[in-house]
Amino acid sequence: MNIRTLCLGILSFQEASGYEIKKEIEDGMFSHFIDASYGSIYPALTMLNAEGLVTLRAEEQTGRPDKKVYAITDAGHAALAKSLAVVPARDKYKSEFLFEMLMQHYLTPSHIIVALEKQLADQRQELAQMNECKADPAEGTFPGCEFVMGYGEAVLTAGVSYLELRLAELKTQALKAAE
Amino acid sequence: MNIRTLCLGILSFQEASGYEIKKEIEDGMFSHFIDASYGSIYPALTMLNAEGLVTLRAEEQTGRPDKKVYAITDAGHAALAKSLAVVPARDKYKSEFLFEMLMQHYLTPSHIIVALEKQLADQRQELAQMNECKADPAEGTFPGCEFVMGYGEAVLTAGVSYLELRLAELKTQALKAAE
DNA sequence: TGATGCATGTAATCCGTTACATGATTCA
DNA sequence: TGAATCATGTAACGGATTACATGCATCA
Repeated sequence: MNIRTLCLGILSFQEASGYEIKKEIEDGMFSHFIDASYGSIYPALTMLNAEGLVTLRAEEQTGRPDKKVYAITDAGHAALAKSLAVVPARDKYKSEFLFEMLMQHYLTPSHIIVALEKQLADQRQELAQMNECKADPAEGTFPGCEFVMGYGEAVLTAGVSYLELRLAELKTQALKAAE
Repeated sequence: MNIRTLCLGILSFQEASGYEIKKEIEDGMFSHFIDASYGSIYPALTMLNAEGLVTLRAEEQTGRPDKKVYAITDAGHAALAKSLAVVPARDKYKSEFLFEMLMQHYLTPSHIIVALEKQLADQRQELAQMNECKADPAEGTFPGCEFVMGYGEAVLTAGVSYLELRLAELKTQALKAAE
């Protein structure tokens, strides 16, 4: 799935500018399983408009460039539905953290503890962000949101528990070794 | 983290050919959090050799190209340790499945059920593969392996449970709707 | 006999990120 | 006054994938 489809998907919820789409990808529902930068969003939107899959309305603003608000068209809905019809690619997960953990034979115990703590903090932050989304009434209205948040919560919570357990073990060992 | 570092990491466990490295990335421990194709592995190995971070020994074979077995050097160990010293990037997770689930307003209930079943099958397969790794005595000797497998097991199991629950709900609803 | 595994490599291409370019507003 | 937010866009670059190229061995 490419950025064009992603933009179309976001616009299927609500019309938005490129800037707002980026925010949704960074802080909203989509942030948990997708990435995209301005460098890919703006060109995608331009393309989508040229192909008639979205329309464009310029909102005048003082002291800022016009806000270009995009909205999905019927052709856009059809294109999105078509993209959704193909069998989705498998999930892709990349983790430098796990790579580092596999390479324990290169690391000191204290380095490992720091890495674990960082990972734990990251996961907790992601969980917190997910709960923020939950609190946002705009998200709550779509049935897919509830599913995605439930999934994320289940997986992240399990990860956090495991990390906490392992971290506690390591700290105990470190204490014993220091004696 | 790039493919060069990944190759170095794999070679820190055991000498191997490009082909074997690919297999490790596909089926072994690394498969759960990294991807790489021949198109990136072979050039990486050539570079690494040119830089003196690995050595190369050609094993003659009948009916096949020579097997080029790479082994990490002292300089390679040092380079790897250096790569490991920098703070690792955050985990990256891309999921077309979750995107599709968010787009439920475009899908029929039966399509959603199929997507869920596919995801469930994928996750179960990954769990099974992890347990295969566990059974492999070669993997068991390194402490990092145990950690990584434990993490994967925890996270995947949580995901599977959630998917099972949601799938059951949907199937019940589908039955009721059919009445 | 046809698929799968073993074995190495290159070139074209894709898709996206990073960095650059610009500039007003608002909040601490 | 300095950082963050709002707002849009382009160009260079990077990093990897896909497809291509080759060919024997083994197993069903």
